[in-house]
Amino acid sequence: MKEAFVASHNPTQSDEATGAQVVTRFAPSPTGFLHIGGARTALFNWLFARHHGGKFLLRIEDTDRARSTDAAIDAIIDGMQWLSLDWDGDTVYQFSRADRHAAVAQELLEKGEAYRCYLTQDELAAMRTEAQEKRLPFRVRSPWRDRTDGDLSVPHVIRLKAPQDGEVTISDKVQGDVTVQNAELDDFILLRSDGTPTYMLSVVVDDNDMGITHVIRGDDHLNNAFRQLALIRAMGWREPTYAHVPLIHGADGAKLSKRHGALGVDAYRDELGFLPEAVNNYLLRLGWGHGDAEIISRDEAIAWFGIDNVGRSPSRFDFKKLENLNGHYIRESENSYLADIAKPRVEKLVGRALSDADLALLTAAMESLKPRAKTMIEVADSALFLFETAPLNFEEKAAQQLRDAPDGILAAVTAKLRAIDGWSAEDIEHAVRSTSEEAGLGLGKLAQPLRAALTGRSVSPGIFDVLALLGRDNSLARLDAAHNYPAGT
RNA sequence: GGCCCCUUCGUCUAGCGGUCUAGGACGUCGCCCUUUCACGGCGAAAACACGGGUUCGAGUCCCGUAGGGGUCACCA
Repeated sequence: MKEAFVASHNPTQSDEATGAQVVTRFAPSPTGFLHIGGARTALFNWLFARHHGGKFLLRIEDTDRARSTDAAIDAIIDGMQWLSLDWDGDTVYQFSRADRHAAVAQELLEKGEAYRCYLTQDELAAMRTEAQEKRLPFRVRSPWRDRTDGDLSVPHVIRLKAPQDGEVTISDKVQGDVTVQNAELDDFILLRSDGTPTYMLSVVVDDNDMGITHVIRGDDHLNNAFRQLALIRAMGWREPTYAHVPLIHGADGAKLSKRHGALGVDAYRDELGFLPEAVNNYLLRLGWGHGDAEIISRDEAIAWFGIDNVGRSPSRFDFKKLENLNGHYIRESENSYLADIAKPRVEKLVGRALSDADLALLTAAMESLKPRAKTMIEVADSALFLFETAPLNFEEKAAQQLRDAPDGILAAVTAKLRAIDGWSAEDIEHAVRSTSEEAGLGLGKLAQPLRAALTGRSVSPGIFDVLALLGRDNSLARLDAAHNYPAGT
């Protein structure tokens, strides 16, 4: 791989960008789905940019060719879109900028800020073991730092000649001033022996070239920031403002990662039935607060968000709270919006495509279904009774309620219902109530078996709503079919 | 292990020296509403990790201890 020559101009956003324009970015590596921690990082960056009227960019860090996949890129973009986190300009693919990265390494070499290091893997391994034996922290101290007599035809890497004395302080917007001794850092690799840039080089170059003013990311990157700063200074570039946000932990307190319980946002949507509004709201409140505000709209979030209010300690993911928020947003949502989301799952469970009439029914049913669900999974499941055909498959509890029904009560209510001319809510309610009254029973004694007969379940929306939704013919058909049920068992 | 960071109810948080007998939310537990389940309403239990300072006064500032987390690749 040839060493590309240095681009003659520093493409940093120039002079006029020195102004107040805020530019943030989300820079995921496409080695898996968009997990919940990444989603929050994206949200914070997006919110910060929108709050300041700046730009929010998306950069795919695909320099690890072996692990990056197109499927992961799609999943990330899909997740961002689902959460309505739109980015400005084109998506930047880091790998496509490899030449530029290499050029910067070359420039550093020429400026004497970097050097060619011929240390082999074996030598490195030996140094590592020696450090371990002496119980000293391992730092690469390359003998090539001040040598220039290497054989260019031999494979070698390019390392940054990082400062060895003194200390660096980063004034992090979340963590405060954090100081590290330069002796703790070593000469990290800029260019691998195959000529490809490392992450450490790529981020710095891209952040600079993209004019990133604020780097908001997980605090697992805090240590990297010091190394990156050394590189930025070696190039004489403008230093971004850093904000390292504490990570999200699982319920057990350990870091939530791809190998530890983290799910992709697509799973929150498809398998767990969460609404994007709820996920956004929940994520926003994880590590950030604004007084007593819990339910926060997007506009409010933009107006209120600031890094100042981001906490410094890691937070645990709590599904119960997410569910509560989700229930809230389900209740607040339009019926048609909910029906559209529930439709695929309903079709899958019912085993057939929903017709336009079916969808209209599903939509109408949302009014009474949505107050009782915490997830869209529950919404879809609770809607299934609408699309089943008599004779129903009765749940055990429903079957029992049918058996326990007072003698003749179902036949009585069926007769009354059948006698109704139209199918108005008033008539339905009257038919049912009068039946129970005439039988000298509480409404509950009739409502439960009626519910069982109509839905096959012991739990459903209010019985009058069920009757109305099912319609006259369907309701009567189910009742007729249910009359025989107890005897049949 | 070295380095770095963190520590208010079970959980997310408010609190930015006195208004804290510490507030809100989720969860939990009662009660009410009620045709089931939810929704909703009312109420309860529940926290400043520990030890030293500084100060007239500390949840709020400083230092230790303990606990937790992160990071130490030719991964990102």
